[in-house]
Amino acid sequence: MAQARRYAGGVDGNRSLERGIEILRAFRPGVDTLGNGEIAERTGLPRSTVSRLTRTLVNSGMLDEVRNQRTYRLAASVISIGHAMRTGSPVLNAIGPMMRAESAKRRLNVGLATADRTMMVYLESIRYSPRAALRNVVAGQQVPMELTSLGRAYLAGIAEAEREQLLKQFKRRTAAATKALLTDVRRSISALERDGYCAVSWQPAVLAVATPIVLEGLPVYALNMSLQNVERSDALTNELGAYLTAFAAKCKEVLAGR
Amino acid sequence: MAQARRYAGGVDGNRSLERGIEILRAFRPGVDTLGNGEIAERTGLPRSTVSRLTRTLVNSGMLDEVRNQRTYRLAASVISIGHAMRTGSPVLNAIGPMMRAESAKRRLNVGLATADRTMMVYLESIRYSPRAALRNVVAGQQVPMELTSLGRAYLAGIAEAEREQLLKQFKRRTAAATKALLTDVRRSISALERDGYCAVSWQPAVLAVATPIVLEGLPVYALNMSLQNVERSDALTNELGAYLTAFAAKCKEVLAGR
DNA sequence: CCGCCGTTTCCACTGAGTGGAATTAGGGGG
DNA sequence: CCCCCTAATTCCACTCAGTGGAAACGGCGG
Repeated sequence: MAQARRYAGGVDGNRSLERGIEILRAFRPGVDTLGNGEIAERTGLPRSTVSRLTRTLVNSGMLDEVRNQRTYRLAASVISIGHAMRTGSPVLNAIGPMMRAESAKRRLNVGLATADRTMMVYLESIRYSPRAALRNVVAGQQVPMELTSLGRAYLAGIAEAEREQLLKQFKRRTAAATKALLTDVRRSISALERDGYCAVSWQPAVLAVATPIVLEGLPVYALNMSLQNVERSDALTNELGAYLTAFAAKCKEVLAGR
Repeated sequence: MAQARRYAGGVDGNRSLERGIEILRAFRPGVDTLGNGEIAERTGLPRSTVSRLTRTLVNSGMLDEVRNQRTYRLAASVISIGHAMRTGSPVLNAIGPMMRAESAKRRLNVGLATADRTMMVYLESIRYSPRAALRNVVAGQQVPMELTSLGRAYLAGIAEAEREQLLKQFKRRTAAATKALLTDVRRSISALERDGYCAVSWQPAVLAVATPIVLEGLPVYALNMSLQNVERSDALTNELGAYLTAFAAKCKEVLAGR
């Protein structure tokens, strides 16, 4: 009768698969193990269903069950799939080395990110440190879209309709300060249209600027540069912005010749 | 009638979810995009089923569809889940910093891995380089279990039954040289029992030693140390093995006090 | 403009999946 | 040491979500 049709007011899709993915998603950064009860609570799924789906995920190698028999954790498979994503990404392959070089040359942090729902996810984050040995690369880390230069650059790069969709979700998330926040987001988008980059100091004493990378047939990416332990000034912001736009232009050139 | 029962001679599980995961797995490292046809071929699933499941994976944010409309690639979500796995891992959290320190102190590569089916997956791989700026950390990379010191250390750490299961799969994979390979694997396992580590030169001019880390309630891990561009000698192997066993002991001590 | 090949949609069928209820297992306290 | 309490798992009848072969579609090359 129902041909894999809308089951809960959504578009076509496979319910069990969607639910299984939602279970994987319930393991947020910092979470070690989750029991079926906690998963059921977080996802809103019936406990028996969760029990069956977690079993399946264990069989498929996506979850490890803790010998205690009562909880699960993400298995190593998920990082190998993540690795496949990174090595398959033509954008990261093309500009990753350039980012590393730029970070060393300019002595600042360089990052590349894209969106996962309402968060920005780093494909690569090169943290510059004077103690070069500590130079660190983190992939997969999430930062909120609406509060970061990365996120605002992304918003500026996507289609109008999609952007409005996301702005609505931010409203739902941040009950207070909504109006001020949205105004600020729109200001950043104007800045991007005007200057080609936007600047946000999300974390204290960190100055970050970002710009979108829009390519046919690929998701919108955002490229950022940042400096830690600095005092924010217009001169510094402008300088950083100039570095970023120049670097982004070089990246786009390379990417165009794919 | 069938209560989520064995559908293809397997144990209980959810078929659609299993298939969806299999589709994600079809994206191996280095693969950029896959079309539904290619996925159907790789997974052996009917094309219409693949079409529906890929749609679901797009809706769930695990796949991005290429604007060409004909292919998919892994979405950024997979690395954010991968990141969650790494930050949630108590073992990596505990000994990751120790590994970095050890790599710097001994001037060699240090890695931590565990199994994904018949491959070993690095949770962390710290590559030492005299040019410290190039020090690189890769997570998620896979190496074959049967050919590496990491894999053999893992095999030595797991239960007998599980090991025999895996050895059977190696036979299936490597048609030729099977007997010699299995003998070699068993020799490594003996070495582990005797010396606490095993040495394998899988790649030319790389000497690697590894040892298992077995903890209650956690998967078996393997810790390795390696040196590039060296000539293999017993003296060097012994030295490396001594460093490794000492370091592993320190790690186990820390991990015991969790 | 017209085939051609791969992808998506359609559709009738049915067994895979569901979730509330019953059962089992664990672990904490008396 | 055993019993209770809590949480996970299994059971089961029901039914609709999922299936896959076939038909329709659509983009691309000629």
